[in-house]
Amino acid sequence: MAGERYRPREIEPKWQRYWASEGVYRTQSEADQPKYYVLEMLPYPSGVLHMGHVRNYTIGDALARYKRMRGFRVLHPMGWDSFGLPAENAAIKHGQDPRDWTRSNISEMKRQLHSFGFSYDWECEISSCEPEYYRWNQWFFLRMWEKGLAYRRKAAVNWCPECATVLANEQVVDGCCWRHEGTPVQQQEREQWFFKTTAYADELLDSLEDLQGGWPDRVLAMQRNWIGRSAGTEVDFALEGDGDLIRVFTTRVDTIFGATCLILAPLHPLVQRFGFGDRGQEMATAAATKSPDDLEKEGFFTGRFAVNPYSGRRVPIWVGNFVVMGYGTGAIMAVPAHDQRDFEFCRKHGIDVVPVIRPADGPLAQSGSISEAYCDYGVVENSGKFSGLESAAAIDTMGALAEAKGFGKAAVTYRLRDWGVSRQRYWGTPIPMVHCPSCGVVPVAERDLPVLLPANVSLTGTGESPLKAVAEFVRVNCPRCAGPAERESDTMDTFVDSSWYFYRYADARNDGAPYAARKARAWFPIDQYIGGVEHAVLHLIYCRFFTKVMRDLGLVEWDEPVLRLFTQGMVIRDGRKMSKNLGNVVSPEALVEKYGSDTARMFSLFAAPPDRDLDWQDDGVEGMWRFLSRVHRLVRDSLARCSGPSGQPRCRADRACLRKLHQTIDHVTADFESRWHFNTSIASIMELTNALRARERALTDGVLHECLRRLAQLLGPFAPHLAEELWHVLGGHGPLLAATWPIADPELARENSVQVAIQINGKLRHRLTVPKGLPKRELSARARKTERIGALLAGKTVRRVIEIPDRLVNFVAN
RNA sequence: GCUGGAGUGGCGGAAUUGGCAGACGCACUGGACUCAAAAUCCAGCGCCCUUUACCGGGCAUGAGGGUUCGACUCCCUCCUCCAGCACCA
Repeated sequence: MAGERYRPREIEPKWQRYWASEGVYRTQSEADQPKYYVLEMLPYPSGVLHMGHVRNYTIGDALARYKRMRGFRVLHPMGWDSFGLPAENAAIKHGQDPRDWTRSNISEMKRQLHSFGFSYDWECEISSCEPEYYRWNQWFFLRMWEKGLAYRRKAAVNWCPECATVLANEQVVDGCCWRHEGTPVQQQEREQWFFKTTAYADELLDSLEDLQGGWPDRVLAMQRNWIGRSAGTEVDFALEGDGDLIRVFTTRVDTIFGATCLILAPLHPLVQRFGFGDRGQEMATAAATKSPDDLEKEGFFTGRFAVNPYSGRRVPIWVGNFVVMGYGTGAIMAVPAHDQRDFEFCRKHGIDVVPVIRPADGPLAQSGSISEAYCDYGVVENSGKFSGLESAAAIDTMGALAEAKGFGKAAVTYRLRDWGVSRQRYWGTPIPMVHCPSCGVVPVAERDLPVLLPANVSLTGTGESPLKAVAEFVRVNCPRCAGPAERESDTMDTFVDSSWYFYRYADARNDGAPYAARKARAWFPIDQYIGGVEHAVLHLIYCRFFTKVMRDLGLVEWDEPVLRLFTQGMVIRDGRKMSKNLGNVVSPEALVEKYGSDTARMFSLFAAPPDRDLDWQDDGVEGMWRFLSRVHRLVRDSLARCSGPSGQPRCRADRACLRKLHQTIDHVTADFESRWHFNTSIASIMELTNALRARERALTDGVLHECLRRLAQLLGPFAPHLAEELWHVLGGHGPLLAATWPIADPELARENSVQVAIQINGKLRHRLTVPKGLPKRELSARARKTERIGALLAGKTVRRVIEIPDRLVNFVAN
């Protein structure tokens, strides 16, 4: 290497080949070592690696490498979330087969990942669009069907009348079709498949507590919010005229004597029965396309009445656009005096306002003088025998009465709904079900899995799932009666694929089961999961749900798949998220081309702590390139004059550099073990480099050599190619990853003198260099003896002296 | 509206339990090397006052208050920005 410049384009491929030939990334399965499963969220194979990927995988790779060097056996896999809409869109746009498109994207992205030298064990690679993988989606579906956790019911889908096709939620933008701006998406009812996530709502919520500390607070908060547990009361109002009941859900049953009408959601079944179906449809569509802020509270009277079971009061039944069918019972009692939304609605439509709650320390409001609802708890009034109770007590008492009399009960409602997994799409896992005219819905026999996704399917929209038009796919014999039947043509949501993929990594080539229990046990739970916060709810709830279902199916013995979750920040450039649409992307490929992947990795770790947003600056990348070049040059120049690893420390410079070295080892190690502030790890490695560069000529050969070797090791997790190069140049044997991580020696790291701040009344007045550990009295005595402090304290009375050894002295004086 | 997070030089960011604010890097300025440029190396670099210079002083971590010998850090009030959820009954 003597005389050569830092040339990553030569170094990096060289060591990538070396790592491959040495098999250094192979997962050790039987070794007698503690395990560590580090997992990064698997990418969708768009074909292009972006900076967000690079940041994510660089963090994971640094950790995986560090853990290996700490003696763990590490599982660090990678795969492809390869079903999904983009492949289908590409097919429609360019006439390309989704399978070909996806596979070529995968090989392209894999090439890019390789160019970064990430330490993945590619033996574990999975791709969810391959039958070897998705057959197990089908297998899980059947297990869930058997348990009643997969079921079918009617639900609304998004329908674009222009495309004449069903839209995925992500194809709906502001209530309109993504391709036909201005065309409102219609809601159509269809039979669809659901997973019963609500059966686990309580547990999904409760076990969030176990994740506390290991998961970011904001993710826990988002999940809590998403599950949205709300305790209240269900009350049945009797429909006047026939004996039918209208059930409402309320968290404030204590206000029920103030209920002056019922309001139904526009899509409530009764609305149709009362003859207002079309009007309701219209209202629902109008409401769906507007944001809550600028939606006026519209509604109409149905002409019908219902009876309040508590008060016997007869109240009108209205339909209101702010009541949604999907939450609670789709019907509410309106208490305008004590709910702001109800107040606005009732005032607008001339409905009575009846106050029944007064503040604990104030009078009941006069119904005519109310200008906004009083929503706090208080004391119940004008409510028959409940008058005089505190709100909380009234809620309990009134709930108990309802239950005793049979017109209601305490109830818990969730925002979380069952997971709709049906997609009227081609590029997904076929749902393994058959519709038989005589047997009904029948599961495909397990031995007939996988239900293969047919090739060469026409994707031009007919309005149905593209599979519906494939006769040889649809036409089957009923698995039960063998009569002619029809195969289910919906495919599964791709979130199903990613809900259990990490189990498959543990046993990726198993063709008799999703994985062998023994192998999963060897790796689970996942020690560290790393990914973007955009998956805080959907993916990260679904995968928790799956593990709980798998546990109840006897497939795993733990409750949660992920012990620790880390969510990295976004990559920002020019003040905005890096994205193709904004035209502010930096291509990782171009970076590797220009500076090498080590520079890109180092910069992405150095520019910000990993959990915060990263502000991308091209100048900063340049600076990192210069740093790595300096390290390279330092080693090259040192080797030219250093005779080798011999010689004991003997001079001041030796001791200073060894001290810096061990402080750096300590710092970097501590960062890995706790905070993951790799920006400061790298800063400290820079300081070490600066110290070595400044003293290089003064150092004893042995010390210089030792420092450089350790420097290479410290760089290993962050800039693995350069580190490997230096390691070998410095005489290291075998791959750097196989070398043991250095341990800081506290004796060598110890400073023997420190600068102490001398303050007078809290203001810095002097600095004093003293031996480390100098005891308190002596510290202030020395400070007083200095000319400067002596002069400043002359004529003053020192009232108090604060002494913190090795840090500061503060004279409180006047 | 609710929930979570963040406000520190020209910029990205340091400051592990309250103890010298601004580590490290970028940008910038000056110098060395060079015929010249690039690269590299050396030095300086929060703001204001003072000074020929050295020295010295004051002000500064979104704003205001509090606790403390001492606050970027703890407490209270408020402002701004980002993210997620949202007529959720």
